[in-house]
Amino acid sequence: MTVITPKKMSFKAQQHKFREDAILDAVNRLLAQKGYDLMTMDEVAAEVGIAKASLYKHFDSKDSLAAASMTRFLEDSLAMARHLPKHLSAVEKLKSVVRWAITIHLTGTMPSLPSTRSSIQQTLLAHEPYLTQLESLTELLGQWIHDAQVAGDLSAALPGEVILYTIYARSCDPVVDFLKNGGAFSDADIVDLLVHTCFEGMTKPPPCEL
Amino acid sequence: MTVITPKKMSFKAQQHKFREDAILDAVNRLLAQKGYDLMTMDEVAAEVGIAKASLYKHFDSKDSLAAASMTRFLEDSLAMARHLPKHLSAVEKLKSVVRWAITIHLTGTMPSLPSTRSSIQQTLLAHEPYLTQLESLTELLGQWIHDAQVAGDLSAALPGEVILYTIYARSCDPVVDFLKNGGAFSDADIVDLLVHTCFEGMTKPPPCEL
DNA sequence: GTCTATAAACCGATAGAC
DNA sequence: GTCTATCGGTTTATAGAC
Repeated sequence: MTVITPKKMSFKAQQHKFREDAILDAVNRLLAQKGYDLMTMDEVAAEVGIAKASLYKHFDSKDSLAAASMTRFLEDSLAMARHLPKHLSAVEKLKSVVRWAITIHLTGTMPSLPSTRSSIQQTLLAHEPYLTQLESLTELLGQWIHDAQVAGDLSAALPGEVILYTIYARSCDPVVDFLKNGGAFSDADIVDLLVHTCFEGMTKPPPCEL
Repeated sequence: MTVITPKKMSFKAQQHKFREDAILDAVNRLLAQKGYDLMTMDEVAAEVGIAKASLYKHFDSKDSLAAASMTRFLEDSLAMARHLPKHLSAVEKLKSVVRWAITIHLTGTMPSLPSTRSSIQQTLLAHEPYLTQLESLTELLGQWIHDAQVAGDLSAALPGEVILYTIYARSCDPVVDFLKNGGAFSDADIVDLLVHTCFEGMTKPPPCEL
């Protein structure tokens, strides 16, 4: 009897994954909208269109649900970063990452990373898959930061950590919400303005007319 | 009979104000540490050293307590801004404001302004004293931003709102916490690094060795 | 005004039928 | 696996004695 490893997942497994992705999509929207502490499991269930108890068949707790959402977002970020055109310079790749993150933020589907002051932070730092993805992304960005400094496109006098943390923070910058709510700028303008002030500051004028 | 308007508050009133200030100090510390949603009224009472019911004799609700804390912080900010040395240029004044805010942040006594994703935001925007202070501060900073643009110290091509929002956001930047927790930098270094990246970006090197 | 004790509401998580 | 119904814990806010 030959055992054939199926190329595709079984129908059951596919359905299971599809359901979980739908849940995580809903969680992303709610996290982007209200943040972790204000998001309730009842809301998640309602948004997905299933009962709350069904939610707990897929995820152990609210913490693990949020951790899964964050982990998937990091996976997406890493995949995006790794598929950037090879001909880009290091600093252009870094700008592309920030640009991509702000774009996601503007669509209202970026799980707001609670940097501090949220009860989920401890859980996140104890969640193995999350840490693995975060370390991979940090390593990749760290390499680009180093390259950009060597190339003279980023200040070599600035500690790498400062640049890395700044890039992470700007990727979920509340200024995005301020400008979006103000209504005076298009999404494309907001992205350009924020990427510019992040890397070039506010003393240097933007390249084109904004 | 002559009615003499007392120069100083009555002892009762003084004591009342002293108590309220002690409460707001505790709220500031707790807001800085855990944020609004995770701060409980029990903790506030315990931190001050009074019973929870006594808290409600001074403030109507958790919302109004947080609003009072935020309003007092804005008052302090405005007072600081108005007492800056007159000989400073507009951009130097703006940098001083950010520098001051980050310094407060580092002492752990800055009530984290919940830009979005917090249940208090609506209450805050309906709280008259808060709005009044915010408008005064915005007007003052707006004038300085304009002056700095005319003087060529800030890019005139950058919309004033973008600069204003960026200054507000950098004043409670999570990067402060990242660097503080990293432990590799002194508080003074952190302030210098963040003020620099805020205004000059990451391409230009800092003036001195950091 | 300050306290203890408690009401009222909300939310995370689970039991048990289907 | 999905549902309805509910438990148990936490939190805001208040009642009532002193």
